[in-house]
Amino acid sequence: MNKFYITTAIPYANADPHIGHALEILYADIMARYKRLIGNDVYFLTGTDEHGQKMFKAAVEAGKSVEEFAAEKSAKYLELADSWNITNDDFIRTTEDRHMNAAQKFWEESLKNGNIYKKDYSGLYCVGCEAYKTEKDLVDGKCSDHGTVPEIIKEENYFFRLSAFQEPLEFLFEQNKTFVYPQSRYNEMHNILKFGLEDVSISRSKEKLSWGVPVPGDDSQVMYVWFDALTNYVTALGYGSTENELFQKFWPADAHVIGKEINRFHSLLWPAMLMSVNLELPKQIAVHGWITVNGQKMSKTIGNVIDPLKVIENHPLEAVRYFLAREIPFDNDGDFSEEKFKDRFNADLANGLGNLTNRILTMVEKYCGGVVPKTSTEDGELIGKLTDDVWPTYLEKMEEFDFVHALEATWKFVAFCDHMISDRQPWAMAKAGKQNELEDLLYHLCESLRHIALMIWPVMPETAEKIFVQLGLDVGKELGKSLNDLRQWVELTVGNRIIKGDALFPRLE
RNA sequence: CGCGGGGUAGAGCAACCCGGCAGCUCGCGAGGCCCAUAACCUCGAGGUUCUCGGUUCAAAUCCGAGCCCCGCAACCA
Repeated sequence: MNKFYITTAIPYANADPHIGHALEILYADIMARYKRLIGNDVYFLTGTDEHGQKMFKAAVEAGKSVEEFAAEKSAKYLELADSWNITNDDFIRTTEDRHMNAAQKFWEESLKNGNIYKKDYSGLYCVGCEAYKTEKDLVDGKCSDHGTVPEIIKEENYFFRLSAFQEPLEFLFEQNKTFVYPQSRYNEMHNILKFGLEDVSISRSKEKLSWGVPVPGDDSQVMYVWFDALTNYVTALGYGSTENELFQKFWPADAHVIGKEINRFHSLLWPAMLMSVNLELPKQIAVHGWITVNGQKMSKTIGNVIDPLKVIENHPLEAVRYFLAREIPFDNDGDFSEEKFKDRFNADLANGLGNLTNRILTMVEKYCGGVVPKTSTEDGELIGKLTDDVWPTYLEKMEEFDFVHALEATWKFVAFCDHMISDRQPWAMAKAGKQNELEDLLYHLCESLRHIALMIWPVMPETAEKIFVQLGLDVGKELGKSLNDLRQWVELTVGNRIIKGDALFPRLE
């Protein structure tokens, strides 16, 4: 059995989650569920990043201790995962001992290998921003936010020898053209790489900032948040501890799912860090886009930030999951609006899948006494469409995080079934007493419905289960089988009594 | 000239690499059907393919110039 280790980025817990966080964890969840469906042994990690200056500042502003503030915010991300029906196996917080100890091990190992060194760093420090500025950040030599001239400050920091990994990284990019996905993001990183990498400061003096992982063997410094945060992908598996079975089994990661804004850290710095301690590299950095709202970038000032917990209070979770997967392309930005949601809901879920399910099951009730009929002939059209066209496309697109087109392929098949019903007119068969022909068609339609349910399983698990139940199938028993078995035709148990339920997705007006 | 993506019916996209009647989904209009959630099926309306110029029998597609959006570069998913 193939293992598959997938992670999300760990959101910076200085603010509440918004719909973009939900999108990322949803993408990862769909992939995790898909991989389980095709029979992989999946480990799925998410969590929160809780160190650093901004975190400290946010806590002070909220009038709370950092520990308390971090715990509160982190809990919201955990709640997001739970309420969105996310199947993560673990949730790591960078303030946990298991992480901090292991992050220090990672540092020590890198230091031992000669990849961390101490250097005087002097820079333009703005007291107001509590941050270093570059010449480019300044307007007339002054900080654009505070209008003050920054001080030149000299500080001794630890540096990571990123430049030493220039060639190995180039080799990596040459060898693995899909290391960063999609192509446009790969190109961006490859370009940056061509310009050459410089060593990066990876510590801060404790005087300025105490909220971080202490640098091993140096009381005066704490780690720079990114150096600390990135290691979560290995520390959560038990790297550096005696209990490291998960690490042995699942590392390297098969996919780090991240947002486009942190691509550099994951595609350049993180692989270099791993090389510096002689660990294997992740197979792929999968970079997704952003959600815009009514065509606008989400921002606090515009006031259009969408709370993912509110969204699922107002709409069914399954429908929201479907909308995002179907409407927001992984490799690009996509738009969310109530209007688009409603359109998509009515067209695809109510009129499409929901109505098709309903009409097939009603006919089984009416014409076959509520029992799935047996087939006497093979219906080449539906079988052929599924095996030659729909399944291959679906599988190919799912593998590439292209949920938009995987679902599009599935829904084309929904339309195909609708078309077939209109074309064959089973109601006319009933009137004409062509019972064999009628039963044959309905059998194949029930079976088609089962295949559709399988395809939507990663995105709408509860709806898929409902369809299985309505078809009289035992969900637990069916999911014990491999997808290759499940994808066989004539698998649906003939003679099952169907259990027609309420409409899956009542139309929105 | 820092690097890159894009401008195609009301909306969202495809076709561009490798020129050959401009296609899909939603929405809109008309008809059909009656198994179904006013659903489903069929047909139709709607485009100077950002602008200007060039190559060609033929340009959304190739070439040149320009305009406009957007991403990365910089601790926002």
